[in-house]
Amino acid sequence: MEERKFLPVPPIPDFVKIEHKILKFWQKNNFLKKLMEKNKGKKKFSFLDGPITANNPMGVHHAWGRTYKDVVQRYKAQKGFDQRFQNGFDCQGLWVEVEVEKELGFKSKRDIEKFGIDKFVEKCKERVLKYSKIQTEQSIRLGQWMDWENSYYTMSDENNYTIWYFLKKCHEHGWIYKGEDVVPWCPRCGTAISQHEIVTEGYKELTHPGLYLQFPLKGKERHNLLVWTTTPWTLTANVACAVHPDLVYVLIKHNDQFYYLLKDRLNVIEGKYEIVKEILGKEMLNWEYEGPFNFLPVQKGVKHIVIPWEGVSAEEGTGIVHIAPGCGREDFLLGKEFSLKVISPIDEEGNFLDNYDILSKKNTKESEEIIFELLKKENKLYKIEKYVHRYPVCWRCGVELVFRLVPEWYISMKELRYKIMEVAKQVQWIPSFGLERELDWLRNMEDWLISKKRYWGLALPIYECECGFFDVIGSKEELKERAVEGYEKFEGHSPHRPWIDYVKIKCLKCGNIVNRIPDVGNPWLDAGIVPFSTLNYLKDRKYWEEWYPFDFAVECFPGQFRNWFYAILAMATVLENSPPVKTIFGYALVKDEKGEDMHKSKGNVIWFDEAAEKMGADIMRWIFVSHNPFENLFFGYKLGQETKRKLLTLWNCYSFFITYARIDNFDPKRKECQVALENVKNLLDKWLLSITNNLIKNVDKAYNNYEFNKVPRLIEEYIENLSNWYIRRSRRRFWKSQLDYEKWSAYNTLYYALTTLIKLIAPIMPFLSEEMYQNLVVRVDEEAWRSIHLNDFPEVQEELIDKDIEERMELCRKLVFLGRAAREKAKIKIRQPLRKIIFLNIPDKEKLEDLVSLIIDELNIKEVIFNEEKYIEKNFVRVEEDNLIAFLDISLDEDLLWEGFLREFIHHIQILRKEAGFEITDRIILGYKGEKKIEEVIKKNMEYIKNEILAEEIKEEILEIKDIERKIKIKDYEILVSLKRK
RNA sequence: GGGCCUAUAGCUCAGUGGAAGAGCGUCCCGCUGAUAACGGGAAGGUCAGAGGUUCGAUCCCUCUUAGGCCCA
Repeated sequence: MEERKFLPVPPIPDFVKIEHKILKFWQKNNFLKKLMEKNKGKKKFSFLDGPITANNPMGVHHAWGRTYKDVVQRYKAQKGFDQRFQNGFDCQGLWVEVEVEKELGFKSKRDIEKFGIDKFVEKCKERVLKYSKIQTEQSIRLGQWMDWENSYYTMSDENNYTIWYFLKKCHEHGWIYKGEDVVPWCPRCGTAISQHEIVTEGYKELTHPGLYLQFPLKGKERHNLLVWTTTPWTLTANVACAVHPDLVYVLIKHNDQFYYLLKDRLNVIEGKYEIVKEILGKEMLNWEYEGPFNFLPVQKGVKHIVIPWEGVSAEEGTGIVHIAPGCGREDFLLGKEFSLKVISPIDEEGNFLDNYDILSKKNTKESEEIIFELLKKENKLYKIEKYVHRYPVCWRCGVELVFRLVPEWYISMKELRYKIMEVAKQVQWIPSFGLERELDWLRNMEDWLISKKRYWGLALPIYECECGFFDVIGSKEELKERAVEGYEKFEGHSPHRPWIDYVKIKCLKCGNIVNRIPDVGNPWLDAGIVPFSTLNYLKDRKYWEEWYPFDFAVECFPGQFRNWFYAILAMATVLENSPPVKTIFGYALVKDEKGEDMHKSKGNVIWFDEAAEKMGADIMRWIFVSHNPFENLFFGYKLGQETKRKLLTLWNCYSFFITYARIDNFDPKRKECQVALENVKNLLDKWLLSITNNLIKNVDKAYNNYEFNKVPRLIEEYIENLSNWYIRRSRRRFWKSQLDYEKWSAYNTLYYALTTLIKLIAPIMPFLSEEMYQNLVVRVDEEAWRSIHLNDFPEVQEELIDKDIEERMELCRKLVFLGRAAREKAKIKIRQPLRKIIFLNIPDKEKLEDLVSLIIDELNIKEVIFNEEKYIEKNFVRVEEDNLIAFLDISLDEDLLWEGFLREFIHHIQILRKEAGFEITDRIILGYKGEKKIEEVIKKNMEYIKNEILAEEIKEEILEIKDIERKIKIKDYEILVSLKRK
């Protein structure tokens, strides 16, 4: 009889400590492997992990996404699905290079080349390995279960060669081309920045000089164009000025000169002026003017003219726009249209080329002052203002971008765009507006710029011959076959620079020896190919077919439409013309508690490690899952506190159960303790069984529909019911001494409820649920799975669902609510018993008959009467809600008052027991001294009191030997009491 | 300028074509064998504004305003 199987439970759990204990436990037992074995060969659930950039420790926003990833896979495992549990790391690209450059203190590409590309690339690899390891550790700390040894890395040979295969396919369709375009260029990184990279992080509010220039018109004495620009350095490449053909311009006389500008922009003129005439833009076309910096060799022979452009804005500047086809996207297009000369003044570091007089070698920023001086000298500067606007910057290093004419490699979107759109439509987007956004992006996107003039990345397998012919190599084998020199120097290395560059092939057209182009690939190629590369698409097509398309992917929404989502859709469209994943789930951004961006400089960043140790991973996960994924999450410790308190209620229920189960030696495996759930008679038990099974049903549905944030709500509501109604109203059954059917019924029911509940919670809170499972289940059942996470999802037992009892209980609770309101109104506390309460307008009062005892106990009332007005007298308090009316009899007589006194007395003794530190089961001796009347009452109720306070003896004197003594005051009576533990 | 989203209590957010909800905060009260907890009650909302559809709109439609994200 002395075997108490459940371990005692601390009243307040230390979540973080529990988590560390559980982490060790998991680590020792390698449960994921067992889970994978258990479900092997069953129906498959194919999860696609979007690779995390292995470049820094992960932040709380990563933890949000990883929580979803873990929840889905854990839930699907409970449902018996065979899964791969593969995690992925994004490894290649400029972001890693930038960090390594920082580590090494490099300032430019020249530093890298001096250092050695091979050593630099090795450093990049090292960094990726270092941070992928750190991120793995962090993810484990978050509670994520993944097959970590099997993580994929986008720098792997497999990944790179599968991209080659993809590019070859594109080439076969004729979609790959080399384009000359003016592209956004980072002078620090020395590379073009693709459209994908500029759009979000790529703009900053910056102040630039707003230059107003006066360009003299040829053949018209003292007549000038008033021209506006914010990029002084591009004036060296000016070849034209654009006007809007349909807008009204004016000629004004001002400062002894004449100026043309847009009528709507006259406010830029400083001082007095008079309007000479109005003129349409189109009347100004082909006028010739004297451009700036005529003395530069590149400007020799340039005929500067006025051209039309509908893009000219009437909102800013002068309505006459400076055009430099070598320095701007729009300018370049106009230059093509009007056959203008293209002048490219700067090199890849943003410095002026050699033949630019005193500007040579100066960078665009430091040249500004010189340019102002030169303009003044030429008398072409009208005025300079400060101009604030959003200007593109390098999304990785923050340097202002310039626009440069460069040859880059592209994948044409002309045909592909529409194919991708068709594929995107076949994906289920959650939320559904995701499709609209993706389509919007696809409609508007330009050709995919895939080249980057950098070092660490996919080696683009493009071989361009001087004769103009180019080839795309589709595999390592093909390269080996085509190689005419250098292959032996490459062999044994990963297909990265510099080793890959040793290999040379022969031009199929002219027979010349051809080098690989030196560019590396856009990193979204790396991440986009994973639906193929990670499933061994090239080497084991059957395996790929088994797992493709993926069922589910989840990533952060903003940004991924043009990045990862776009890339996987584009690549799957080219390779298979099919959606790579059936469902794409997106979530929003993490902000701080006030809704502001987390920034290192602001000091409001919450690091993952710190959050995990301070509030606990389970709490974080509960916060993440509870939140509406489509709206930004304001994350902070206050939220953590709130969440913790909610979950404490669950712990209290658990702790309550354990406390009494230990006292009564309840063992769910022992025959005499068992009560078949379908035979349970007690109405509270039946009710709990019913709502528990409804919970299983609803939670299952929510998980299955990927409506994750519904789950915590359902569970919190359930815990509220469990704690605040079931346990509160069942307490006496657990307290009483007899071990009868009623008691075992309660134990079995509560045990079922708790063991079910923790399984439903397990995907979200893997630690806490495991902790409870170990005690509740593993302690008593040798045959049970050793970890909660190996269990199946609970089955709904339809026969335990009883809508009728749920409805009746709800009515019952409503009446209790009314009763309490009436007591509140009369200011009579619950401990004071009252004679009766009358409820009116009760439909089907028969249905409440067996629930009356609950109302009596909860309200501490002697009698409950339904629908009989005749008993109502004065001294009744009336309360009404929802057409239900309660009349509470508040008249008190001697008997009631003394009964109330007794309860008060017992209550005080209980507090003393607690204060003295007695165990719940300790027997005591009570001694007391009070007035005659008190003595009488106590003597009369001796047995009742003894039973309530577990006293073996009650003496009318103060004990000589005692554990605690106190003077207590009840109403007007003072009583001296002393307690002694037996 | 265009696309998408959001607007409900002081704060954070649920919710529904049929008499407005939760948590936190505030103020009262209670409980005390789950107790460094817990329970009950109250105050607090023209459900952003204006139109429309409907017997009935916070919900559906249109417009406006404000905010967020994306694109130009």
